[in-house]
Amino acid sequence: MFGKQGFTGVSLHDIAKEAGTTKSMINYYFRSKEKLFSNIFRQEFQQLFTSIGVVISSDLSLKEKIKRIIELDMDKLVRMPQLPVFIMSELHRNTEIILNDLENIPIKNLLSRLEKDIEVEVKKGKINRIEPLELVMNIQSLTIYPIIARPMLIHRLGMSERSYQAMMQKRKTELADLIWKSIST
Amino acid sequence: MFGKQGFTGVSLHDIAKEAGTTKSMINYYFRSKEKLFSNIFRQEFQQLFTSIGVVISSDLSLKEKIKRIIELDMDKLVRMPQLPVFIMSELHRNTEIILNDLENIPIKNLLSRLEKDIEVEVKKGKINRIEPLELVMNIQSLTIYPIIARPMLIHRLGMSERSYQAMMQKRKTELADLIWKSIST
DNA sequence: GTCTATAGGCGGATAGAC
DNA sequence: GTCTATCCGCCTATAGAC
Repeated sequence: MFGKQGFTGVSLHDIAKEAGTTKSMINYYFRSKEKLFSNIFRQEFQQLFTSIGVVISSDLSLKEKIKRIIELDMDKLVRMPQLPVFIMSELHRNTEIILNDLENIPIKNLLSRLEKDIEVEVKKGKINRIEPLELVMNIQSLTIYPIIARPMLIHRLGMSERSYQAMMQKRKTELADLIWKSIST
Repeated sequence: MFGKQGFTGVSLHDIAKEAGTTKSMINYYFRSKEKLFSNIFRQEFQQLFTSIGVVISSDLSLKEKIKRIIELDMDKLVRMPQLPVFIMSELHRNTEIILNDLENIPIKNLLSRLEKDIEVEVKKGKINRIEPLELVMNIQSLTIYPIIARPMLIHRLGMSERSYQAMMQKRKTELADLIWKSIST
């Protein structure tokens, strides 16, 4: 519900009804709406960034890693399409508070690991050097955006649910090629 | 304010204070908060998609069009970084109502125009065939995402405002090459 | 057109019986 | 732990004086 309507868009009453309980019970267990929210947010945020960490730390080749990351991300996002918008909009609502509250995901470690992988391929003469951060950003851009834009695709273009799903499946295999081609020598 | 806090996150009182007037005056001129909101939303939404239409309808080459669209989009988004999140999150909040309310931007015409441009380059043997929708989606993905992810880049990676701006400028020129390379034969 | 005052409802949070 | 009742502040919208 937070994902769809945002923090202020949902009332404890709505949540309680959906959960088959009462406002009082929610306050009893979570002490406040804010705390209930940040519990959920933390959980979802970490879930979004965990799988990518595992893949990057593995000893697959760079090309394989790119492919796996895209697959994992898209599978997860197709199942939880409201996740990116939820995270992004709540992140803009009050950045400092929310981000300070999060556990440390070792993003910098992951990026330097990726840098080594890139170096290997550069030495082989297979790809051009690229900043690891840019590579990650490009991957995330291309996977996340179609999920975010889904309402527009379906409503403005009259795309059916079927053809949207088909497009997403096709995209899953094609994105890895696109990314790889874009950095190839 | 709607962009940062969402529809329910902002009160008429806040808006009135910011505008140097009173709640009553806002209600007098706009009749309700909902109507004030949809005025603003419509305006912003159209602004986001207007420039791209002009470029696509022009008689530049496909490569030039891609370059121009990216430049225009990124310049606009750097100036109004809260725009994409605002639009995307409000669109998810209640899709049908909002989108039905919007004027018709002739997206389908633009896509078929783009299809012709693609066909020209394919005949010349310069690029592989690609769905125009996919091309547009890839362009938008790569331009919009770094704007959306800005809070994370700056907070989690300790990126400075300076280096963020520098990255965005560099990206502006590089994205066109990336896109073109990804569809080249 | 612009102001003040207020209606009327919903929000989160708490008190207190059981 | 779970329920009902209730507090109190904030919200949008409107009424009505000027």
